Amino acid sequence: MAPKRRAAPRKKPLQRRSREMVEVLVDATTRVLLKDGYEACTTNRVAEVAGVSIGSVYQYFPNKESLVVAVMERHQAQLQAAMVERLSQLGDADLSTAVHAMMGAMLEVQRLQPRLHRVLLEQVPRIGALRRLHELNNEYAPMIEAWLEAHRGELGITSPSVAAYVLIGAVEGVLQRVLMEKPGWLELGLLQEHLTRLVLSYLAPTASASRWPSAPS
Amino acid sequence: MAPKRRAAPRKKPLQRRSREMVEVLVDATTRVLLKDGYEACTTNRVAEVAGVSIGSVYQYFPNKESLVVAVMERHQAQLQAAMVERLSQLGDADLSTAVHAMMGAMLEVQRLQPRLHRVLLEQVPRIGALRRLHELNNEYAPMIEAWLEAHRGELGITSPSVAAYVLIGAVEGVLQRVLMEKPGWLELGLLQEHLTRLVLSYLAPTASASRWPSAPS
Amino acid sequence: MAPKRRAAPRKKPLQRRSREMVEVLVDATTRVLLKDGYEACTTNRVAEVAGVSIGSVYQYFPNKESLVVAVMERHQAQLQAAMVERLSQLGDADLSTAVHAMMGAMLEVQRLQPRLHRVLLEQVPRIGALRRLHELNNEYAPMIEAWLEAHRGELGITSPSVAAYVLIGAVEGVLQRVLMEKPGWLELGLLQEHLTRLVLSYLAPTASASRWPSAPS
Amino acid sequence: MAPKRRAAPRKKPLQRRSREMVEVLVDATTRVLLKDGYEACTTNRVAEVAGVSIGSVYQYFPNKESLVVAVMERHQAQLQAAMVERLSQLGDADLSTAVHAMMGAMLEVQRLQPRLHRVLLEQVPRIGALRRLHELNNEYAPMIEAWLEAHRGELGITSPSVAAYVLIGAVEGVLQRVLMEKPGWLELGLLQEHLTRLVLSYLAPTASASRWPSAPS
DNA sequence: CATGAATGAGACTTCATTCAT
DNA sequence: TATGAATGAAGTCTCATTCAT
Repeated sequence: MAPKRRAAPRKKPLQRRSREMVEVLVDATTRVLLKDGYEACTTNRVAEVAGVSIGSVYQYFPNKESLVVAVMERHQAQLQAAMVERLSQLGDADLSTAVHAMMGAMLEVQRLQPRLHRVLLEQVPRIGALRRLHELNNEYAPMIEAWLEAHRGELGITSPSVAAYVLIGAVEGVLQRVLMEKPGWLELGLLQEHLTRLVLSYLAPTASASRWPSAPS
Repeated sequence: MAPKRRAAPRKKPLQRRSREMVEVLVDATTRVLLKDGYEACTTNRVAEVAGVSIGSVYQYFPNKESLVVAVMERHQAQLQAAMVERLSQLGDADLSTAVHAMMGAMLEVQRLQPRLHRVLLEQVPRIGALRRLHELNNEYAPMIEAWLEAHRGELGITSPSVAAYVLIGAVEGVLQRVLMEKPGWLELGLLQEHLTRLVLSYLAPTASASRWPSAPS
Repeated sequence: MAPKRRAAPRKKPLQRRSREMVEVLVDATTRVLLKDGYEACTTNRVAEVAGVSIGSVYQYFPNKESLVVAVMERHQAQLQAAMVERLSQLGDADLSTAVHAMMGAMLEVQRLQPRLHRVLLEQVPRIGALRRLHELNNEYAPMIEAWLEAHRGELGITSPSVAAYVLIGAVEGVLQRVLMEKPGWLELGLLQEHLTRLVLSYLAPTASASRWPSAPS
Repeated sequence: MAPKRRAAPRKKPLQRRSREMVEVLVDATTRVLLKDGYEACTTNRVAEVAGVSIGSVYQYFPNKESLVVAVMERHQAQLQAAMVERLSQLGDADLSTAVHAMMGAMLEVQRLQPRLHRVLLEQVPRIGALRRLHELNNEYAPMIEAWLEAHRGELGITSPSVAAYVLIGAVEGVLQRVLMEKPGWLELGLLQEHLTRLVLSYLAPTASASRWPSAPS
């Protein structure tokens, strides 16, 4: 720990070779994170795993944190893309079908790289770096909000933005808990059913009441 | 960061003086955590802030992590106690009133030491010991479960344990999000209303439908 | 003295600069050992004396002990080389001349770096690595053994290997004692005479009896 | 490592209780030395094993080193006593018988507490503390010297003091080597035979020549 | 005298970062 | 631009020793 931190990103990877280098480094960081955890994820180790000199790392990343941030951003972008794709296939299904599909999408997405997701959530000190995970989560928000707005008629809600906010928190909370403690449940239809009920009841108790006279099995 | 960790437990604080020392150290750790964050929370700094020699720290805590764990445990115990107290005052209110009261309790509890709570959630790497925060959360579970069991008749659920699991995750998720991004909302009745709706609709869509013909404002 | 030992070897000094660094560090360790003793021979002190940063020390040596071991190995190698050279000049002198010459060689060798030799013998806890001094001593054994084997005819011994073992122990014992308590004697011919008698009598009492009708002065 | 060293012995154990305390502490130190080695032999550990408070240790011993020195002195005294007893039984045997008996005595003595002897030799940094082992060795010297003086007539030596010096060094050297590397040999008559030859040949080549026309088996 | 909590200098070691080549 | 040797601040933890009780 010799010099002070620099926040400024060092260089834009414009050249193709540069882009490749960045890719290689983010890969290596991911690998180390998965294999050895955050504590053991030192810049020298990343360089070694990447098969690159430590100097080159600093050519493209201003500091250690930025490496992890890059991993997070790439991961998040993948989730984002997957979500967008799935949601766009929704078409104009009826409310309960749509919600059910969305929950399915979130579960599926959650299964994309569960171990990485978990390491990021669990081990990475949230300071700076990980606050982003939440911020990035917010990128779902407008999509959800828009959808709620569009279906306002069928829903018993007044503020789509608050509803979106609450729902995202709720679903993420459940998913996080499951990911940490019962990863196996991610595979089960049961969870999808429960999440659907959670969301649907919140949005339209009446519709929900008709779907589950009592409750999901 | 030189030597490896020792698991060896230290003296148990039996004497009065010892207990005081432990208290002082946990206080100091809390203070440092709040003022400087987890990264800057070094054993030397804690000792300094506690006005105690570094040796005394290691007399009672085997390593840095255990200090933070102690802070977490104390914090958690406080929340726990506050929750128990509030829930025990519930009596036999009707369903929607009861849920509303519970959400109020959770919000209130969340306000006990919001900054500490936030630091613990945000910054402390969950590695090993710190997974505890979630484990400790599980201590709510039996209480909630029991309550659901007792009110089964009025509820449209089949498995109180799954319902409890989902609800705890959902509510914690919302609260966490709010705490991180909109701490101000903790003060608002609006949030309580929304959480109540979230929970109540999930548990008994019909009851919810009658309470909110449309939605909370 | 904080963390536990790591066995992990460090970089092998392949580059020229590296080799120089290692050299510098071993020199510095020797210097500190001589000037301040083993207790005061801390890694920081070595780095300081070497005019090098502490980090560089750990680039090449995994821990404090390995520094001292390196000093010992270098020292031992020097003695070894000196002995080999001297013994090879022995030619086919007669028995008593040969033994006399050998003892001279050992004394000479002992005088190469008597202060270092003494510090190593006296202060370095033999723990683990430092048992090596004795092990390395064993490297003389085969040479002595071979010589005894070659001269078996003139000698009154049956087992060259046992004889070699005993003689090495005996001569080392005397030399050590002298080095510790009467370093001045190393310069005297008297000692050489006595050692010669010790060895020669053991090997061939008759020859000895003719050489010393009574005893060395 | 807070205060500086004091060399002054703290108090003479005049009272019986005091003497017992000292005994208990030396015992404990010995036990720790044997069980855990010198590195792990901390003052606190000694106190614990002795079942005594650390404060009490410092009531009787000015510092850590003095504890180890006490162990060494007691051990040495035991060896000494054993040697004196055995040598006094020598009567006026003839030369070669006497030497043979002496060697037997030394071997026997060496077997009294070989593990302790070895730990003291191997692990204890010789600084200050262990130089004593050699000094104490010197206590044999006068006895040996006197004996040589008494038998001067039969011996081919001129200086009993030098001869004693050399012989003690030689025999100690062999014994040390054996103790370290081949402890099993201590039990064998072979070693006694070789040592006898070593000493006897040195003292009186002629006598030796008649005893071993060739060599010990 | 005994106790043992407290002390604190200082040991060893790591690792983010720089910079000469 | 790539390299990787070098840096050194800073961290964790130990343990001989003291001193208030």
